[in-house]
Amino acid sequence: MKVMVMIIMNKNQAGVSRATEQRVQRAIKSLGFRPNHSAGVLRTGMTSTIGLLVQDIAEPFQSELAGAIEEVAADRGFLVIIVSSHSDPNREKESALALCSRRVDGLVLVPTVGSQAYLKPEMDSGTPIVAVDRPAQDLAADTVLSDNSQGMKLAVDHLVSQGHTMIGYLGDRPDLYTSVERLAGYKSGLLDCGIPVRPDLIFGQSPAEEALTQSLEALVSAGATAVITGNTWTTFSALLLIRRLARPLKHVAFDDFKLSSLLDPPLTVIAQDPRSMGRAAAETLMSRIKGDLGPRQKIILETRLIAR
Amino acid sequence: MKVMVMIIMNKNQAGVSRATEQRVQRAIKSLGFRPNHSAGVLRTGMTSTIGLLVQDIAEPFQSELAGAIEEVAADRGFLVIIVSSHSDPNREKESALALCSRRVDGLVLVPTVGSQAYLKPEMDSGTPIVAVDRPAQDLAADTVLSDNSQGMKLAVDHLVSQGHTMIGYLGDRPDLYTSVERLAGYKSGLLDCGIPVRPDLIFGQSPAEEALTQSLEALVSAGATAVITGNTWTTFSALLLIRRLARPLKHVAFDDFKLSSLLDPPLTVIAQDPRSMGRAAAETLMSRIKGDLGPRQKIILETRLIAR
DNA sequence: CTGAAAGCGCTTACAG
DNA sequence: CTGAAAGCGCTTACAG
Repeated sequence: MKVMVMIIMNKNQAGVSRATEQRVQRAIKSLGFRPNHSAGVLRTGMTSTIGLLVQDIAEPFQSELAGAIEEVAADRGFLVIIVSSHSDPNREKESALALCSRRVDGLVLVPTVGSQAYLKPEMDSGTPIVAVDRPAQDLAADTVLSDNSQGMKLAVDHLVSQGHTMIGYLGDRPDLYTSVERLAGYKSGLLDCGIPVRPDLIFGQSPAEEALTQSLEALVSAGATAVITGNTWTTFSALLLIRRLARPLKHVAFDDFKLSSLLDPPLTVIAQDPRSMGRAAAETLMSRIKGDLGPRQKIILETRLIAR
Repeated sequence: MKVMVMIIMNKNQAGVSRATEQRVQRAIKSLGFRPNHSAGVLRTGMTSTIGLLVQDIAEPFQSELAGAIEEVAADRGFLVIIVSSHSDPNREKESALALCSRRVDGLVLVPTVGSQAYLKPEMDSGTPIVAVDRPAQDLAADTVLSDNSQGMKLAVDHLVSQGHTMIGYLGDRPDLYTSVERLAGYKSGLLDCGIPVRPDLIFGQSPAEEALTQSLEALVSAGATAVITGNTWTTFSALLLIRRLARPLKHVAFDDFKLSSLLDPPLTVIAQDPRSMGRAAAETLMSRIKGDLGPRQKIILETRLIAR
């Protein structure tokens, strides 16, 4: 039976009569026969599957990234195994190696803070790897990033053009790549405008509510008239806190989000484009899978300011 | 080499000296050897992989669902292949069969409007399938649903208790399962309160902006003092439109979303719990994979009203 | 208990 | 051109 099926499926030309072919096709359908993909994998080495290792698939930025990657993959006949590292380097490593054991044809990952050196053997043996949102550490992977620093400069310029000079910054944990870049953009944005950088206006921490409350109060009493929040969670918490302030504080947020346009007072944001990032990452990966051996690529996508 | 590795990895007891074992372990590491999962699949028939077929992984509700499913799967050592059907029955079918060809140990799907009868052979041959958010058509799959109708009754009760009797309803396409359930809840909620159902206050359509504008105007001129929006996209569009109305319109929305608490005026919502739905679906699937042959299950999760 | 050999289901190189 | 046979890399049933 299975041999016949294979014959029919592979060469739909002569040799077998039309009637027989139809009979077999019907048998395939009624018996629910599906070729065993794993057997083909064993023979050909190709899985038509890629791995995607994100921080957390439940978060909007990451899921939009994943949606774009899946779309490109689907267009090319690939499926995507998605795993969340929850920002834990050990889980990242375990999951990445599980994906490699499944012989994915390529891997897109949002690296955690740890080193990705453990993936070197995989790359050397021909599995292409693309890092997205942050660069990989100790691994010569292709990379797709947002221009975090340029975005933060836009935010600073925008506020300065509105007359602000005391601009606070509420960033994320300072050990994250994006934090470093955004803080650098903030500082150079100020310096470019001839405004001194004041350390008492800069805070970098995980977006926990209590710490944030303190930081915001410190900003205000240091005389800040505006604040930039450096990531979505901080933005959400800050939105609540800012409303309760006696004096209004102009707020610009890094990262757009659904409904940002509906807030009152309106919120100006720096928007990354997760769909474009995902598409770029997936397309880079796909061309590597097809055999592109060109030099390592670093794709940096501009961010834009949406003034409100 | 590989044989030795297998020997070491499978039985880490006697027979091989500690020194040799360490040498081999080091060799594994330096050569980057990873057992080929597909070969094992071919032999054992188990992939330790499940399939997840959602409408669109980029949408918040679906990605939270996916996050919970992935978490349960990861706990049990399973990976998840995620595919988006984009509400297209043909893509659903193609993707589902691609997953079956990869011999996933089980499948969770958010069914599209089409029939899922094509999956019967898979179920019969032992692949468990769980439908989530909507029931599968023509397929005896386990099912995990929100109690849409109960949620809509909560919304109606809430508005009636505030004195509203002219309550409009802006639903989604009427052919969706959730639309049918929510509309039924709206109607029976009104009837339970002794309020007649007025067809001129009921609209069901895809959440396209222009159509919605007309519907909302029609509601208002029919005398509605409150409106319930039946899905997130309609809610977002309606939020903008309602602000522009001359007379205030009390608004209750089906489905919670990030930042709903920050809106002005505040928005009362009926909240589903996608994480719990995902967890229930994944746990049901996992127990089926483990061999649970009990009767078909239908799990219905309550929704709750968050008054603001 | 140990170790060689069979076999999972495909694909493809090869003999006829 | 056709068709039987080898082989991908594991796991496990089986012989020694």
